[in-house]
Amino acid sequence: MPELIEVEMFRAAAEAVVGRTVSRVDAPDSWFLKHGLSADVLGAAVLGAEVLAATRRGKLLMMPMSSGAVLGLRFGMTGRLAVDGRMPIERLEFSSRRVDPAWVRFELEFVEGGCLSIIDPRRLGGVELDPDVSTLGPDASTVTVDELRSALGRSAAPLKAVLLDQHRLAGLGNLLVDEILWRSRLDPLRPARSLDPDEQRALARSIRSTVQVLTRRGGSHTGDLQVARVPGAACPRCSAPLDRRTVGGRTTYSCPQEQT
DNA sequence: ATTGTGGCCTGCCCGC
DNA sequence: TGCGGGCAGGCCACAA
Repeated sequence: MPELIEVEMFRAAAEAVVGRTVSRVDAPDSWFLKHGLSADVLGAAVLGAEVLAATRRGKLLMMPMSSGAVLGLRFGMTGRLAVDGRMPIERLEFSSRRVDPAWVRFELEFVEGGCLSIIDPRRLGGVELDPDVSTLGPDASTVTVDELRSALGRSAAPLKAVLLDQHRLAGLGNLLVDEILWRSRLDPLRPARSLDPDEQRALARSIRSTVQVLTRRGGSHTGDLQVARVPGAACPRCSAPLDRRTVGGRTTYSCPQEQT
């Protein structure tokens, strides 16, 4: 599913439309427009406007427009981006690899030609105007120890729940967090505040390096733990039977031997 | 405020 | 072969 790695691929693809001017907006699904946004208001904000940039914070893709508005795109777990008919991600974990025309939830066309669209079968993504970035934590791909320490804070919540909380740290989803905690040998259920300074330092480093490595491999589903994310599987490192639990409301795989 | 839970969305896979 | 139930996770509303 789109976590920060996939959204970064979308962002890079969206760079292609920077400098182009919007000639048409298609938003056929009002559910997909968030925070009370209407197709009319959206049209007024982006029609005739030039795309100034393609930026990202966590899983949020942003396109500042020459009108002053900022277009915010979210992909949920099943949304994909297409730019000029090409999709940077052909296969998305947990989503269909087909492209049904009915799944095009949002589309921009440009005066210069080409288009940018979101294909989302399950409609878990969305489009918003002037997204409030201040509610997002620092981006996980570049998180520093200090940033991580303040994200963990004095929280008694499970470590995994805090890492998934986009308000505290932006960009990590279920697969990445499981991979990071497995690589860090940390129990997802550990209270977030229980990490000592050495563990905080190691975790911050692991977050950055795991994002980097999995980006190079091609996605958040390319972790070493991924093959074992099935009931009854064994730890790829020590062969102990993995725990399968629900933590932070998500299916969680971890090694009871190594992750403490 | 903090933390946990349930619901929403719907294609796909499994078992009957 | 068809059908129904369960599952997937990002996000938000809501409750304690």
